[in-house]
Amino acid sequence: MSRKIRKRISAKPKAKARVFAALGDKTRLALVARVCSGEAASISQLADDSKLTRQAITKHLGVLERAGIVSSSQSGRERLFRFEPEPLEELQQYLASVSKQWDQTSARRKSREQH
Amino acid sequence: MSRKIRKRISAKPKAKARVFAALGDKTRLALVARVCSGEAASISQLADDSKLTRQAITKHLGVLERAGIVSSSQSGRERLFRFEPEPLEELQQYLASVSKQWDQTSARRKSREQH
DNA sequence: GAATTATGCAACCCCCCAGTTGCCTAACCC
DNA sequence: GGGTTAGGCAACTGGGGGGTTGCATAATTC
Repeated sequence: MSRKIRKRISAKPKAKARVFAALGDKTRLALVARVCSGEAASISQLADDSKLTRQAITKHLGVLERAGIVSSSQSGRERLFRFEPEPLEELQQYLASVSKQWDQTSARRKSREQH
Repeated sequence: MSRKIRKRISAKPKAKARVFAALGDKTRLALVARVCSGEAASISQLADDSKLTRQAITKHLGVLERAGIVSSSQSGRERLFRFEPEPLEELQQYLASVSKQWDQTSARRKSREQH
């Protein structure tokens, strides 16, 4: 990984939109916070922290898993979910590129205004 | 702003979810990319770049505006939309705090494993 | 092996979202 | 002022998201 790859703002828009959408729910934000700060957790454990039913939590976990934010593995009769950092790192880079673009744009505008 | 405020992962979950949700659509991602890299643009200008109708774009801009990602002002008969950087900066900080939390968690786990 | 626990699957409800079409108003241009 | 352009408002549709309940099944436990 010696060469720095310039990430374009428009790269993989569908995948990014999927990850953003997965984070666009307060229940799922809470699940992410839980699973990124502890051991892998089972569905029942995660449901116990919430007022929602186990099935609702299962669906939310499915959304997070399809976005790649968590992954799951079977352990006996339990299904353990763990955090996967890559997708959120990509979002972070994307947001950084947007900010950078904006900085350049507004700097250009200002210098033109005081022409 | 001399004191550094530690942003908790659980701060303002509803507002964050709203901003994430606003970004969870490829059309809106395209609008953000457009509006963060140029002058303020009118609805018709933004709709011309898209295959969707003007009304669809208007609705998407409404979602972005309610999330604070863009703001609008009237100029004659046009309504001009411009990028607002703060919400995305907050998301960036949030994602950074999640990554940091995860790093600490996994470091703790590793050191315990090789006990 | 009988009770308990963890989960999956399916059907159902409600509501919001994305997108469209149709129509109406206001501003601009000559 | 008449045509054109920018936009708002409302109604409608299709589909998917969030949530629930009910039931079936596999693994655990004693």
